[in-house]
Formats: sequence, C-alpha cells, structure tokens
Amino acid sequence: MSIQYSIGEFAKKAGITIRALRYYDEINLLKPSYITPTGRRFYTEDNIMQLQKIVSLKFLGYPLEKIHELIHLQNWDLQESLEFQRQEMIQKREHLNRVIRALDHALFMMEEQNTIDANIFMALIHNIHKEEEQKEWFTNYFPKEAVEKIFDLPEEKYMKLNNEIASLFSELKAAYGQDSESPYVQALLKQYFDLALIIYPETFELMENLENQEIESIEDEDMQLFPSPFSPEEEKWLVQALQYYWDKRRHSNEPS
Amino acid sequence: MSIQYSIGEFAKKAGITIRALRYYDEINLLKPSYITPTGRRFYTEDNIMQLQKIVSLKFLGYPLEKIHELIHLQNWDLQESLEFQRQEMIQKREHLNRVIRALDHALFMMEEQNTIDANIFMALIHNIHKEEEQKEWFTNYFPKEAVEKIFDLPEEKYMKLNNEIASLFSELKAAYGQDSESPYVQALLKQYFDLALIIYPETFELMENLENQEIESIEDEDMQLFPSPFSPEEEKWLVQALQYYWDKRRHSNEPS
DNA sequence: CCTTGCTTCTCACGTTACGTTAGCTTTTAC
DNA sequence: GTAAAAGCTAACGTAACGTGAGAAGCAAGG
Repeated sequence: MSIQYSIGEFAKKAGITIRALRYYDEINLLKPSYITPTGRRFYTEDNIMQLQKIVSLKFLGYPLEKIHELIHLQNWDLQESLEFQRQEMIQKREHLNRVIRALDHALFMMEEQNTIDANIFMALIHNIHKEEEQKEWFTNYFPKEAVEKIFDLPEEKYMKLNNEIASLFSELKAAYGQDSESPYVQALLKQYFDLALIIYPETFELMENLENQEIESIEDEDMQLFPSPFSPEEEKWLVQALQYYWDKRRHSNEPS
Repeated sequence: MSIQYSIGEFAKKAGITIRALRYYDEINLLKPSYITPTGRRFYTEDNIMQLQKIVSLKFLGYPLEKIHELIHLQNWDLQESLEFQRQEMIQKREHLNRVIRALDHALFMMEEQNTIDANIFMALIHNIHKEEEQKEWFTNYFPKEAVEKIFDLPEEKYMKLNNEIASLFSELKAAYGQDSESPYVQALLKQYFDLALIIYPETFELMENLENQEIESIEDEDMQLFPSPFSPEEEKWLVQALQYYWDKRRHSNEPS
C-alpha cells in the first residue's frame, strides 16, 4: 500500500548518496523493506523514519557502529550516552580553539613583520600547542602567581608580546657571528629584558633564583618541551652574550 | 659528533610513536640521518628540528601531504595558506557548535521530561541539524521578520519552547485514537497555538495566508525537509483535529 | 661461544565511511 | 525492439597510523 522508492529516489529524498544507502544495507544498519528477485532495493516510509534517526545520530557525532547499538538495542541509557558525547564534542572544540588561536597568532605575526623566520614561527606554534604542559612546567621553577600573570594576559597583549619577542629573536639570529659583547647585541638583550620587566617586574630576582637550580634541573628527561628557535651554535653564542650582559648588570648594580 | 638516537630514544624524546616515525620515513616526510647496513634508523638533532616543524604543522590541522609540500617546496605563500587553514578550522568549530547545541537541547529535554519519545527526539535533533536550510525554507512562506523573530530567540527561551512543543507532541501522540474533536485534544491544540501566539502574535493571519499557497507548494520536491514526528496515520488524525479547531475558532471569532 | 632478553626490522592487514571506477544486468521510454 | 537510464556487485582507494607476526640485530652474562 505504502509508497515504494527506488534507491535513487530514496537517496534524493533523504539527501544522502546511493553509495551510503548500499553501505548501510551492507553493514545491516538500514535494510530496504523490499528487494526484488533481481536484487533491486526498494524503500518505504518506514525506512525514512529509520534513516532519520541514523542521520540525526550521525550529526551528533556518533560512529555508525554506535548508532547501530543505539537503534537496535533498546534500554540504552540515553542520557548518559548524550552526556558522554557532549564531553567528547566539547573537548574537540577546545582543541580547535587552540588551533585557531595559534593560527591567529601566526597571522598576526605575519602582518606585523612581513618576513618571518621558519624556526621562530614553529617555536611560536609549538608554544601554543603545548601551552598546558608548559604552564605546568613553569610552575616547577617559578611561583604560581608569576606564571598566571604571564599566561593570563589579555589575548591581544599576549599576541603583541609574542610578536615582539619573535622580532627580537629574528634580529638576534641575524646578529649571530658578531661579537657577543658588541653594543648592538647587548642592546637587543636589554630590549628583551625590558619586555620581561614590563610583564613581570621581579624578573631578575626570579632569574637569580633559577640559576641555582638550573644545574640539577637541566638533566630533566624530556627537555624537548622547550624547542629553542636557535641552533646549538647560535645558542652557545647567545649564552656568551647573556653571560656578559649579566656580569655587566651586576657590576653596575653593585658597584661596591 | 652530534648525538645519535635510536628510533626508540628519539620517539620518547619527541613524544611520538615509533610507528609514526617509520611511517614518516616511508612517505619521505622525515628520513633518519643515518641507517646502519642492517637497517636500523638513527636520528640526530637535525631531525628534531624537522620533526618539530612537522608536529607544529600537524597541530595546525594540515594533512601530512600538505606538510610535505610546505617543508620541501620553499617559497610557499605561507600567509594565504594560513588564512585558508584558519577558515577551515573555523568552519569545523561552527559545526561542532551546532552539534553541542543540539546535545544541550536534547539533555535539557531529558531533564524536564524524564521520558522521551524517540521520534520527537530525532525531530528535535534534525531541526537543529538543518536549521540553516529550515530558516531559508521558512522565508519562502513567512515574512522574513517573522522568521528572524523565531530563530533569534535567546537560547534559553528557544530551548524551553522546543521543550514545551515536544511535550505537547508527546501528549498528542498519546491521545491518538481518541475522538479528534474531544475537549482534551482540542485543549492541547489550543496550548500549541497559545505558544505560537506568544512568540509571534500574528500567527493566525500567517496561517490563513499560508493556506492559500499550501495546495501548490505541497508538491515541493524535497518535502522531507520537515520530518514530522508523527506517523502518517497520526498525521491524518491530527489534520482532522486541526480542521475542527480551525472551524470552531472561525465560528467564535466571526459569529455573524 | 651461547643464551637470554630487549630492541628493531619488514611485511601486511585493520580502521572509518564511504568515493570511485569497471563491467554487467535490469528496467524504462520511445 | 532498441537505446538510454538506473541498478547491481566487486574491488580498490582514502589518512595516519595501530597492531600483530615472525625474524633478525645487539648488548650482557655465563
């Protein structure tokens, strides 16, 4: 009595491909109501309702196998299932949020400085990628409030800061090979610390504190957490420059 | 000179699986610096930098093939690529937002009424799923401002409304078989229109307007857009009840 | 030198939800 | 009756690895 649809008609009506329907048939998710002796599939109104469920549950992010269970096994705890699914989807969304934020940062940087060093770019992305772990790692060495202060900057400031640091790093990389004690290099370092001071005024105290722990903590297993945008040689050179900057500062501060 | 890592060490250091490294080798994305005559892979610091890039770009959502291009082909238009990627990710996020919203609605409904009719549940999900198309479809028959008014309700109200309608539908389904002109059924219909009136006071004018077009528009091809939570028989019964409600209303309104 | 145990190697199939031919048969339209 | 349209099965392709299976390399101890 009820209307029969060929697979093509049914597919069009349902807004789904023929292949998908055949696949659902194959995995016993949605069997056509009637099959001719020659193997043609015919669908009825009932099938529309069934497909409706399938499509809806698919929209909610369930895999087909789960959908099969949900439809065929009754007395499933729908509420629990939905809550679980919600959590999953929210996690995914949070991941996407971080990805988009990383992209925003990168694009912001590209607008400000139209040239960009690949290594610095990657380090920037990595920082956002591993932000959570980084935050935790930081709290091993810095007081919690300091960490909060840095990471909870308003987004725009954070981006600008990142950008300025990236810019400085670029200049430092370009200056590699120069005398590490040259005024230019030292001025760059000063700029770096000036930035740090704006964000966290007690930077120097922290640094000195850190220096005492450094020797033992450097052996930490996965020290890969902090990918430096500098090559090993550049880093060596940087350490020299830093050392000099450090000594000079101490001199001028305590000229006793 | 530089340190060599076996694949196991390297994997641990990089926070990636051995299988992934072998796969990257296979697709020429990341070749180990050195391979022993017996086939063992050894990685160096250089490889760490390369892997860094790969992982970062993967985080940004690029497929490995694209990453291969981005790394090996130089002079890629990074900015354009990033902007494109950003759009993609934002789209994905918007999809997730709709999914989560649908889940929220469903969960809200489950809390309010602890029992739930599967068909109504599916119809609800479907509505959110196809919200965009539905909105467009609506504007074919209703004035734009009316549509806006309904769809741009504050989220909470929208949810409550959906919930009340679902609840009413449940009761109507349960009443199927009763005389369609019974006071109870008619009262349910009245409740339904009362809800509509709150949202859009000119509901009745719209309906009458619609009735004139109905006959020609009902032949629209994919009328599956609006999945009814009612079975064909139930719908037939509903139409009867509606007709009666309609007539009665007209009588009492124009008792001339 | 042999054994034990750990690491690594190369296939090769499994995963998800279909898309996409290829080659053939059935149905529909004229 | 014939041609075009629609349907069929079978089978491979996709993305990024996970997961064995079975063999081989490698360091240490006896």
